[in-house]
Amino acid sequence: MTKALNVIQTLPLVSQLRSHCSSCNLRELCMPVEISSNDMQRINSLTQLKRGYARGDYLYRSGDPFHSLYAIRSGSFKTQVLHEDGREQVTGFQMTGEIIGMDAISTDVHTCDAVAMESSEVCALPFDQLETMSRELPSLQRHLHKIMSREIVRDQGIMLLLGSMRAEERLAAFLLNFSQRLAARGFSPTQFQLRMSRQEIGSYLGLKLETVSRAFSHFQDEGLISVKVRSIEILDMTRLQTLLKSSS
Amino acid sequence: MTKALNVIQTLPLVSQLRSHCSSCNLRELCMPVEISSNDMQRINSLTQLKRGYARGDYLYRSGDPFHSLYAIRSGSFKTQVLHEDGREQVTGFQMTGEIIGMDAISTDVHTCDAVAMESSEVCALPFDQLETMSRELPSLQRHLHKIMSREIVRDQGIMLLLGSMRAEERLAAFLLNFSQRLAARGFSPTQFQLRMSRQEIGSYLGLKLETVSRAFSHFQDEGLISVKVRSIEILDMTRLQTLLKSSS
DNA sequence: GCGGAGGTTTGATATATGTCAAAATACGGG
DNA sequence: CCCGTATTTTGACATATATCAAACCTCCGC
Repeated sequence: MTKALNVIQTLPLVSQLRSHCSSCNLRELCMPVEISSNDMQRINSLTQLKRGYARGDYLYRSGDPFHSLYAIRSGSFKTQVLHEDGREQVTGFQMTGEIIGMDAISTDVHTCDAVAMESSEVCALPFDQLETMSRELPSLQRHLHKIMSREIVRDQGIMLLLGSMRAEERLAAFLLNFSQRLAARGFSPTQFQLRMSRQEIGSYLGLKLETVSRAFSHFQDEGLISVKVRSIEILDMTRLQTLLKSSS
Repeated sequence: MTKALNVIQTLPLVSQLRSHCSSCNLRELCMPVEISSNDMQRINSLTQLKRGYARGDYLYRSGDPFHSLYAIRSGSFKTQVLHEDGREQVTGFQMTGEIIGMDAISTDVHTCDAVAMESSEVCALPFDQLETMSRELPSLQRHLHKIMSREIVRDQGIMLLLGSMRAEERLAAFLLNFSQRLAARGFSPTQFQLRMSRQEIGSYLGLKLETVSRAFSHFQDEGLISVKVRSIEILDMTRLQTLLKSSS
């Protein structure tokens, strides 16, 4: 019983999105603008190149030559940068429906690693084709720009988080961000699975894993969330949000 | 004597770049690609809208509607985001020749403030015109994408800095970054003025001003740099770089 | 040149988070 | 189902940076 439920909760994005967007891999890329079905077809013709990845597989590595952006069709990835001295930092977690790979446009070489956090499928979007096509389809062009800009804004938010928030605020921000992104895709914003380890969360938030764990425990003690290792349930969304807005 | 020297050091960017780029405000935007002088002329026609700003003036504020990117023609700006609770964080320092305003493309509304750190001039680049024109000029399109991507990569570097570096490493990274950007524009990479306060540097680096000050002092004691409040001279570039590469 | 204000440096102390270590729990293969 | 391994939790302690406070510059207007 509980086991079956767990399985359902474990794969929410995968199954639902796969059916919902079967011929529309570019949900993220195309959703917010009006595109004629004719044009849409052209855009979708870009998405021929599908590939599957197992947990731990690299979608690309730092230093790889750039040719495509990737639309995540199912599963999820993390991106990380490696420091010369061996330290590595997670710079983002990408879920189904998001676009990944924009770091490489400026240099034609990827500047970070992208690693699958579970079995995942992506569509490669050859960037020169995207550029060519967006010259003819202003709405695609506009949207491409928006996606890139959104990435910039996202990064700014993380800078704020890393630069001026304390451990528990960071974790609250992290959870709420996850919650929002799930909600935006039609999933439960209060119950979800984390695909990444405490250590990865810590790396992303600029904290050590022990600190992350303690913060989780504390939130649970306070009745804000219920944690069972990687299963999260948000019990008091409002109070979690308050944590962010009031500085102390 | 010393006074005269100071003045010269104080305004290196302003005077030199102004003469060097008098009719080429879009150095940053156009430099790395081959553009015919005919096209170049068209692109420069975009740059009609020049405006001056005094120290402390806002180029734009968070919430302002978006219509233009800005090429900084002279002077320098800082960008900052404001948290609900009043905390604010500097997200970047932009110098002459750089492009600012890309945060707003995704939402059509600016998501941060941009404030002049000295008397500055900018060219407004109406974004819809940039888009239109880049549909016809692939090299401009490509370059626009590169600039946006560079912003993403830059942010990733700061995330690394904020997430996994210690105070002195952060300051070293900051100084070296400045040095590089100056060098890229033909200025002395070892002697320069900082336009921002210790508090602003601290905000950018996720540190308190006292910590920044102490780190400066320590670098000076170690013979790495010579600091005279806002005048910096890098004495031992190599050792400063080493600070970054060896985790300590 | 003087005086005041804002910015900077330096010192003493507090605190959040890191570090090290061990126990508890989850997970995967046989 | 059980065992071995990896992850997570919890605890005790160390430390980098924040905080608070005072003295010191520097710049600017008078």
